[in-house]
Amino acid sequence: MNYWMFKSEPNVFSIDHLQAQGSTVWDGIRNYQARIYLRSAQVGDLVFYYHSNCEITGVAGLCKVIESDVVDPTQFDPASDYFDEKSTPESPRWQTVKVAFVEKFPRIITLEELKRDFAAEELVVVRKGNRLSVMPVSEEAAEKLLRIARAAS
DNA sequence: GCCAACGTTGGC
DNA sequence: GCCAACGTTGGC
Repeated sequence: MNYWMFKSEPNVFSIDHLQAQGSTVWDGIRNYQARIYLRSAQVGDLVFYYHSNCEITGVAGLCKVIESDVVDPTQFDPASDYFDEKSTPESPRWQTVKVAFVEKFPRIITLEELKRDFAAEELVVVRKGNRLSVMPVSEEAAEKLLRIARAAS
């Protein structure tokens, strides 16, 4: 099993939205590095849900991959911001995953804490200038994150 | 293939 | 709103 961290702007789609909705297709990712990661994600992988671009940035909870190699439907929709004219249903360019809500942490594990508790090599999200919205998380870092979340009540 | 210009992300 | 950092585009 692998671990990941997905970024989302909570004013667009937060952990509460995911909880209410149960699951969602993680659409709209148009970055090649992120695509490599999304293509390699497998059913059962755990995903840390990171709130970005908001008042309290940090890890808000957990979700899990329930379907892999999902064709991102927004690439075929001319009305979507994520429309890709070079993509065809026969040969889609963008794959993603479907995730389901697992839990919301008692409180956000803030970016400030992450920077304090993790070295840049341990966790991609604390690296300076990092802009990836889909990142791998090592098993060690995942366990450490979960310990911090469990202690945060 | 280089690289300047431009656009976007995202913390603050 | 500012701006650093980075990805993408396009001229050459």
